[in-house]
Amino acid sequence: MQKVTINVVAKHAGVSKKTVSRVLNNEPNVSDATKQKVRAVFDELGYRPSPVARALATNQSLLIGLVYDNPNKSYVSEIQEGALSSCDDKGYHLIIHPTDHNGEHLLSNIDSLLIESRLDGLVLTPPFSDMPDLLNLLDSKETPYVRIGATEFCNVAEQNRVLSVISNDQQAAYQMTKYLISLGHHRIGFVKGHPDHPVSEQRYSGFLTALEDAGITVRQDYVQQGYFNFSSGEDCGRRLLSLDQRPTAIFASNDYMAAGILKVATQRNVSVPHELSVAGFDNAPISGYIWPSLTTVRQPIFSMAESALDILIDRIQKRPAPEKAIELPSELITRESTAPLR
Amino acid sequence: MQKVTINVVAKHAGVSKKTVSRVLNNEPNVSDATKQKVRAVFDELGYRPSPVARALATNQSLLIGLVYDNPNKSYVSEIQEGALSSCDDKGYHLIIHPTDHNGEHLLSNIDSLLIESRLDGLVLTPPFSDMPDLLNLLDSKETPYVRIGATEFCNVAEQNRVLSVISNDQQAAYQMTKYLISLGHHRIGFVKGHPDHPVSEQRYSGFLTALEDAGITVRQDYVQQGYFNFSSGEDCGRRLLSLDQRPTAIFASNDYMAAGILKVATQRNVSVPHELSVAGFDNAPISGYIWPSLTTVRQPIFSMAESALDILIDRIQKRPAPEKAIELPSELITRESTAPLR
DNA sequence: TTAATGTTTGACACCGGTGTCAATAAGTTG
DNA sequence: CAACTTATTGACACCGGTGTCAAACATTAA
Repeated sequence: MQKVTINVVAKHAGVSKKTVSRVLNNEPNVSDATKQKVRAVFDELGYRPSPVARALATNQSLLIGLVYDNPNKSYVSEIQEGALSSCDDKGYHLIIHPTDHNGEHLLSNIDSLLIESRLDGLVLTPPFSDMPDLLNLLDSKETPYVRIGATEFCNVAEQNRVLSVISNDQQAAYQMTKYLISLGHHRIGFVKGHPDHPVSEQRYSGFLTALEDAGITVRQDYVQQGYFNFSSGEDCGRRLLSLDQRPTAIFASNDYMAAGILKVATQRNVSVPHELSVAGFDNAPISGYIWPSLTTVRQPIFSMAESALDILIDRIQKRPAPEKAIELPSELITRESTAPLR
Repeated sequence: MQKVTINVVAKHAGVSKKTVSRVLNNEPNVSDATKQKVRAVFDELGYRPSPVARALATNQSLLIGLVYDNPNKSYVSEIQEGALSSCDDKGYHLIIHPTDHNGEHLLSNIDSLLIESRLDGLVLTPPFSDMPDLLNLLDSKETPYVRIGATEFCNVAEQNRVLSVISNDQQAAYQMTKYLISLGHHRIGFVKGHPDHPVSEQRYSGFLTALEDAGITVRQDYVQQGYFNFSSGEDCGRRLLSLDQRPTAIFASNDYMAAGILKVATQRNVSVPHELSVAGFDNAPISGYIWPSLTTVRQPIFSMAESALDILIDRIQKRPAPEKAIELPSELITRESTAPLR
């Protein structure tokens, strides 16, 4: 049984291979009769065109690379799934590239990646979305790309730089803080995220603004520096709960740190949420698996990835792209760890 | 600046493109002088061969597909990373394919996947590793594949069927149970995993065998049916802790269920590990983020994926493959949730 | 010195599609 | 019915590499 190529189909249908190609791609100017005939042969022979040959001829691989460097498995996983959702719809395939963002040869690595994987485009996630050198490289090679969760818009003079999908962490943190205030809390502690990560500043800023708007002055000893991991949450929790006048609510910049605080509270017999409300950020899986379950913010990660790919594919196919960053709303998820102040 | 193809390099170096190709692939019978000359032009022009053209000419895409259907993000993530680790080393790229294993058109989907993604081979994870129809399909198309965590070896008559990498869950469960017994526990409860999942039976069997070997008779009311998720763990925990004579230790078939049990114990003021030891399985991230932290079993997921890819790539390149399944050992991780019986 | 063998090289077809352009068939208009 | 469009089709080059095979050259054996 020989392989079914376009030549075989052509011979079988008694037409030229170009005509077969036309039918394949739904090009105009093929008579209905011919179309029928060729399609019948497709079915009969079970013909599938070779994507590789197509890629060579059209210079389009239908392959998109996803670059990330994030220890948060569930974040990565949601990004992947969102990305795939769009890819599947549009016939693209996703090649994943976890990459050390501090790597020495980062730029040349990404460079060879583009070539070796013959990618049509690249999806950048934080922190790659905000690396000017990388963006410059991609621009110079005219590689289509899209940025997820970018915080800076770089040189907006260049149109493609704008292509990005974000969620508004500042706003979400603002909402969460307002929510805690609406529960009657005034003495609210805050645990900042890793200083290297741009979202840390955004979340903190949302917190500050909400306090300001409510006319509450920020106590510096209520603000602790965390590092996005469980143990830094424990540390900050210990410090906050050791204060003479301890906060009645603590807002941690992510769920792992919030979980650490919960642990410390449990150890010290501080009852959550009766004596202390705790809120997190990210809606990490853990937030549902600890008790009390965690009030948190769900970011639209899946949708962000999905939109990002829509934009990227539009760009690859030279269709018009949005003028500015697309912003998708986060969602406040209230669970058991927060309660009105008694 | 025109694109640097093999023809350009050939012209520049004053040799035929075939000779360039020879240098590129380190083929023998090229004079040193020529080699130097051509290599110099590579550098000068920054030439990178087109993987697409190569794929067309050699019928090798260097693309490998990873098929999975697993809600456990960290499992998937480890599999991906292990797989990538081998792929990177050998110049392959990984295309991920989360796929509904109950999907109606599963077989035809995988079929088109093979063609559309022009894959050289396929990595199957549970439950795909054990689907005879799928294996038959792949065999019939002579697609190289490797199975991770397969429990059945199907028709060993066919050589490739054997290609699989496993961890011995039965044995690991046996060890864990023996460990609990060594702590002095006799009244040990067990929470089974999802009945559809082959490993459930294996873990249960390991538990049973260990009890048997220790001369302990199994009490049926100590064995509860769970479904691998948190809430089923809570349910089983409630049942076990409501028994007149409750167990002094509970071994849950995975960490999520163990976490559910921990939650119920906390709610009922049953102190873990003083009054109750709890053990899980999988070393899920959550096992370190709850308190007391969970004694569990770490499976060599990363290494399994890594070996699987080594095997697969060997097979793709027609190198000799191992005769039988490769078995990698699991590791007992003791943390705070288990203690000697007082 | 000649024949036999081994090394180095390039011409050319080929992988399986798509793009260009010209040839032919069909349809319209005056 | 001639002249002009428009629709349909195929020949052929091309994408950028690799495989085959024979020619040219160098080396060794007889």
